Amino acid sequence: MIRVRFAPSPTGYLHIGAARTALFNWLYARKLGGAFLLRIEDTDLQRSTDESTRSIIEGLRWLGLDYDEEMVFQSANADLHRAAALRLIEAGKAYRDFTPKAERADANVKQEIAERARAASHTGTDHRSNPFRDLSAAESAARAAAGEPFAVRLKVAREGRSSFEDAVYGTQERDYAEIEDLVLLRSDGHPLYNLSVVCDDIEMRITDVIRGQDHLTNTHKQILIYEALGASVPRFAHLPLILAAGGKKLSKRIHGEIVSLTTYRDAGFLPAAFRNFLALLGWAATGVQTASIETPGEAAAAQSDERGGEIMSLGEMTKNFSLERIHRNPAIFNFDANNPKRWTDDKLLWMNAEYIRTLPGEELLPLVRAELEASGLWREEYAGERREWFARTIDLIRQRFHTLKDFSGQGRAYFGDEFDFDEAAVNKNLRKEPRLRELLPVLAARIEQTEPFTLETCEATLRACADEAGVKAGLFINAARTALTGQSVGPSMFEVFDIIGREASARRLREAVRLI
RNA sequence: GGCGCUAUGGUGUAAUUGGUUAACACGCUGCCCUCUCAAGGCAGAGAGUACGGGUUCGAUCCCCGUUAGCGCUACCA
Repeated sequence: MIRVRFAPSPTGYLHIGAARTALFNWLYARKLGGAFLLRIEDTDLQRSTDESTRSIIEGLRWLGLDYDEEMVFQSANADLHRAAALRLIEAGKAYRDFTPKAERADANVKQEIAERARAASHTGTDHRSNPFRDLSAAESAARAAAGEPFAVRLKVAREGRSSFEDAVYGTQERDYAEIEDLVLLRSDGHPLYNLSVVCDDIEMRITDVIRGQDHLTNTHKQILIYEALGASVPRFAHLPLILAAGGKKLSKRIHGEIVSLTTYRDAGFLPAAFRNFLALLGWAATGVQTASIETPGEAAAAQSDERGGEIMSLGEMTKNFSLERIHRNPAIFNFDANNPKRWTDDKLLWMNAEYIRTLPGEELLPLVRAELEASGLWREEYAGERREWFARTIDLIRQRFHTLKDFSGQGRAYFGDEFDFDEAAVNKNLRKEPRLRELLPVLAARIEQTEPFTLETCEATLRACADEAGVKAGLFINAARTALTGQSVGPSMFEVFDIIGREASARRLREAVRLI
């Protein structure tokens, strides 16, 4: 049975790259009937926070990715990791390194690494020149017993090469000479990342490791640990990274909140839309989908899949998912920090609007309700006697909305009398024609007397009224749109009269006069 | 510095594994529809597949090199 895991470190909000890793793990597990587990990698005590852990769990829930079994905290297994390292010393597969710990500043590690490597190539020292590597077991144990501090390093073979088959990147090879005797345990006894990951994956009986490409080269080291521990090595699949425009790394520090999943939740994105967009990054979902159609049922299902091409429900994604269709080049998440219309990826914005437009009412309504509740616009009657009206209103206005926020922003006037007037709209549709000061009350009176009050009768009334006043119907229509909704754009105006209702429509037409 | 990974319009991805007028989606432009804005429909611009060499009758696809970007190279994760 397939067992996969999502293993984020709780050092900030859930990164969208991590969210995609979670999604792909989940899809893989669900497709193959396996288990999807969650492990919080909180071994870096200084940087890990409970708040971050909560945000990860919330993020997964928001995305609809449920995990199986109990969530595991890596820090709880530290004793196990230590024991494993000690066992490796006993077996002669690791050794105590009594070299005093070198302090290094976090800021310029990369530079230091390069400098050290350059120096080493001059002096001819290599990864195996540690003097403690071949210390006798007795002396090593004696010095440890005497209380001398030591780190534990894995003893990597001098010759040969490591190789594994990555499900995405293919055959990966690396000379042992390239791999240092990596530290398993710090001199303070704290287990390090590579050891912890391997021990936990063994413990959790993980069969397939699906994670970001940034771990690709370190995989060789981890395989060495599996082998030293006598455990079977899982299958690996590395996912291409998600980069910012210009091919730069997408980082919280440089790009800010744009990389955080919560940003999208708070900005009114639908989980289904966001998830769908994420799935398309690095995955050629559309290439093969109708590959093997055997039964009429499958054919019908395949056809329904094609209705939107790239638009896929979780179920459709699961069905179409395969590691083979994941490709190797990094995907760019496109956005322009200086352009408010393009604050995030165009296609993501489009996809969210597409979902808002097409989602079945019963799925959308609860989301809209939550948004209205959060902004104080919700009324219980929308779920009771005005239920029909509410559904009709949402259907009408959702056609041109992009996010859930629009229901409480642009859509505000549909749910109450407290709404803002867009200056440009007032100028264009009201102030430009001073005659409206007299005409609007006339229209208001006629609208008020319209019987019955329907879309058709409102249209007839307005057009008749415009004829009598000798103005174009468009003048009234546009003026009414701004008077009733505060905006210059929106749904067909007669629908709006019908939705807003006789009394409020007339009132808003009269009140608009003071804006002229 | 060393090692590794990647390279198809602005972006996400196709191209029956060597034979296509290089396709689709987003974005962009124009037109139609129309009370506005969307949506929708139609039409269009935009890549000869990073660059340079091979192999081949024929390379987006295979090989080599160059360049660029990214990753790893920590007693970080």
